[in-house]
Amino acid sequence: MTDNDENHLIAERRAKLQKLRERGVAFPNDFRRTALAGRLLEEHADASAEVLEGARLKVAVAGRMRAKRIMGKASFINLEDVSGTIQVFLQQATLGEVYEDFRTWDVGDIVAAEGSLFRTRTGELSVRAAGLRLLTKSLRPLPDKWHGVADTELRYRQRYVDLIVNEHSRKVFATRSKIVRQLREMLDARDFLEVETPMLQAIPGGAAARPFKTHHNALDLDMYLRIAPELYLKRLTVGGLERVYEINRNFRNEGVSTQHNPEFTMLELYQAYGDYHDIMQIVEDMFQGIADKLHGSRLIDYQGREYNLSRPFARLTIEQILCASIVDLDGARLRDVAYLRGVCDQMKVPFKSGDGAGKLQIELFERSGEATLIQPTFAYAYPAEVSPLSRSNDADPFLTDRFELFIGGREYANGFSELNDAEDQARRFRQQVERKDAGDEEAMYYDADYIRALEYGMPPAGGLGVGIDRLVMFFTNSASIRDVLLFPHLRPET
RNA sequence: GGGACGGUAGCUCAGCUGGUAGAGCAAGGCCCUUUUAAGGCUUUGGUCCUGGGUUCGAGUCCCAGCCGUCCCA
Repeated sequence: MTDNDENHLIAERRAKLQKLRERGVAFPNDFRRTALAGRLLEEHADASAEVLEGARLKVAVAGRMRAKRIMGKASFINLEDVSGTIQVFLQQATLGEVYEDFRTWDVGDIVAAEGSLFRTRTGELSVRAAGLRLLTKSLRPLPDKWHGVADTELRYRQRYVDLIVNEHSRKVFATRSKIVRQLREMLDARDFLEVETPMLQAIPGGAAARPFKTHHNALDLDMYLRIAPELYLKRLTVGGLERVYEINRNFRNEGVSTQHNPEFTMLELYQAYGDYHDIMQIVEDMFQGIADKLHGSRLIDYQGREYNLSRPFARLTIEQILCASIVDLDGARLRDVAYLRGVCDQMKVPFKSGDGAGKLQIELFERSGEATLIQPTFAYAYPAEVSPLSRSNDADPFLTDRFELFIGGREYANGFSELNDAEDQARRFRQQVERKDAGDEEAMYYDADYIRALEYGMPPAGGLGVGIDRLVMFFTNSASIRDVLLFPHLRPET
């Protein structure tokens, strides 16, 4: 990407830059603007041409030159800054030599203009330039002014170009920021403490996933990028931080798809003296709060389908969903391993020999149940076998007090009443280790320090994880996770 | 991992059953003092993703690979 993609367009611009260098400071940084384009358009939306002419409002604006229309001794340019785009009117009569220089400037250059506001014949608010400066010479031509960047690969690899050219893209990332801010404001208002826990972990815990492995040289210690912050956040509840949350990156060494990026952003929170019912309400509040803030409505369109985020969301148990989504399923034999294996075979759902009834249920649920959960639905009562960190249900120890939120067949949140029984947790870890020894790479490690923490006593609590990227996809109507990640993972350029 | 589709000028895209590589925008030159996808005239610009193969001849057909998009597991 250095010299081999040079072309005559770039060569011409380099020659222009060389001339600028010869004449002095080519990249000046002494211009200060007094106004933003978008603000000016807002503030003077109602000002008539006569009022503006009388007021003689002096402004200094700067931005990227996005359009250039030369008509002999007068020209118009569009300057775009972070807030919007304003037109600037240039005349040879007032600018003199600068006007002749300007003729050689290119679309894409960073330009500053000083002058007074006025309205053109067609009524567009513009700056009549009394002064004009080139602040940064752009050496590479921008993509087609009309079509923008259509090549998805270029949009992802050169996000800076995508952001220059595609307003929609800028808007998506602004919305992402708003969503995260909304979540923080909501949690801060409820006395949650935002914390940061290790990303480099000696024992990767808190989720069933393959980790990225790395090495600490000074300690000569293999370490892992975290797959979840869960066990550290729960240690904090042991320490008396009764409401904590973290919004940060997790890393999972798995496939890449429209739904998955190897590093992704997760919100996790833990609330002492609460259970999974309380957490479900928090989730409803989050989705409603974001919908209200962004759209002023709880009816959200995502990829051509309308979703109603009004509370309460539906609540169905895993077993209920299985019975509703698989025809002729015998609801009385849902914990019968032999029977479930038969169903799996019938539906061509693969399973492992060590899988118990709980795991088989979830395999079937993922195949048949998830896709049926269109409007927001909490699927709850997950089998303990697949929920090694969740509290067992008091009445039915086959189950845990755990839920996941589904919208449009897609998982958005995972929450549960936390397992704070150290001896039960130790037993669950040992079961995980057995699975790992049997070849399950996603099974968890035994984390002795975490057990020790629980042995000091962790208050009863509820916890939650929400995938921020998917949340942003939903609220920005984005089809691919790459559309909501500034720099999505791609193979290196060759 | 399997399948479908795509990769041609800086960008957006055409290019038919194999026969000299095209347009618009951008860029260079000329004209133009209220345009806004400004306009008019004109010129330049190509590793047709890469490597093999078939053929008198390959952007086009075949094989392998690279990169990407989507779908499935």
